[in-house]
Amino acid sequence: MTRIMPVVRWEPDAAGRLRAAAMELYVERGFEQTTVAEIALRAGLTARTFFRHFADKREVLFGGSAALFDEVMRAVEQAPAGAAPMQVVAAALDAAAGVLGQHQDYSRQRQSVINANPELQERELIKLVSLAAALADGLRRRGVPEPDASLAGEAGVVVLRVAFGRWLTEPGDLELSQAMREALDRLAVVAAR
Amino acid sequence: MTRIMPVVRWEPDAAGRLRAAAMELYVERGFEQTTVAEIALRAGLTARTFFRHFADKREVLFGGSAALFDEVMRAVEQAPAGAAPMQVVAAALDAAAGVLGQHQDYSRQRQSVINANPELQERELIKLVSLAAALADGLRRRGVPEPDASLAGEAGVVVLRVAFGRWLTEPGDLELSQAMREALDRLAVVAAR
DNA sequence: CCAGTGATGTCACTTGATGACATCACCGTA
DNA sequence: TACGGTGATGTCATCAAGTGACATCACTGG
Repeated sequence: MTRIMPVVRWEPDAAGRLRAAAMELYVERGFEQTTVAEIALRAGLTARTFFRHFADKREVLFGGSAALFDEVMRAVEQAPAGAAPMQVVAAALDAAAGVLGQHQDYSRQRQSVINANPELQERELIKLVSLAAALADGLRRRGVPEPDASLAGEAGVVVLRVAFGRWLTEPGDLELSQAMREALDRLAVVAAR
Repeated sequence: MTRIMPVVRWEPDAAGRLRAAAMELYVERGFEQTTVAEIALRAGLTARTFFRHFADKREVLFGGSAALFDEVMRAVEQAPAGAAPMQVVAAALDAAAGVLGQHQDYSRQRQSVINANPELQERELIKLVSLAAALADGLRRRGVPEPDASLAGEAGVVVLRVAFGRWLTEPGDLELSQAMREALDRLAVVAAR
């Protein structure tokens, strides 16, 4: 619709406007109470167009996950040749901390939206499980046998979850990478029985 | 509708008929290709009634999870007083194996439906994460401090996932509880770095 | 025999999601 | 300049998930 956008046909890109509008509404009134039509309206677009940019209403909140994924996998590939599985995982977690560790405020806001809605938690979990699978795959490619590769991959994501949760809730001066390292060490102790 | 059920008004219960009909259709033509209306039709009921028994189309496949939950939590409570966190988790996993270890055929069928559909995987994951949280909670009630309780709970579910997967795919003579124990031992080794 | 209760059906509606097709801006090129 | 192609968007139609409101019928206890 040309009439909707008066003169400057190109503000930011459509996906960006949709994402921003969606975040605003999710925070203002909650995820379920927000309609795709409303998001599109606020972005000056149409519901139909929303679905051309996002597979579904939830996906808006998970756009950044590809970057995390890439960083983690790169770290796995570049880890020193002789490293033990959990050493590789530690390197991957460090890379993850680098990606996630910025924007604590945004992370908190986003997480509070997610925590308030089971549907969104489901989506988040599937992303993390994919990450675990990818991690395990990377380890297998490095020659780590099963079930060690799977266990290490899953364990890595466990550490990520626990450390990230602590980082989000704890008063600000904790470094995410530090939290990761501590959780990793702690897991070694606990798992030993 | 009285006319639908000719004479014998009470065959099995409605929930059971709906569940059976849904499973059949999910297997026959896949989850997404199955409509709630079709499920209800096959069960001799209405779509509206389907939603009186199941929160959504997916929930049909996850009805048994409460039993698993209960068994696991009971095992946690009944573990010997001085047991280390992972000893408690081991006991819980043994209880879980007791519940899941029967009906390998049904489990396989159910899992293949789930594996074929991301939506269903999400639902399964959220159940498992709830289990991890409950496990952690049980440990905390036993006096295990954070982050050990969370880590042990999550680690327990990791072991469950890995062992269950192996049990489902491997030729039949492997005991689930055996697979659990092996995965648990292996995790201890891997996590030690 | 009747009132109450619970399970179900019917109807109407909102919302998410998708396919088909039309439209418009923009870009390169004859 | 005029033209044709391409990509992003709008419009329309439609299906399926889910929910609320209300009616109906069987069963049960008094």
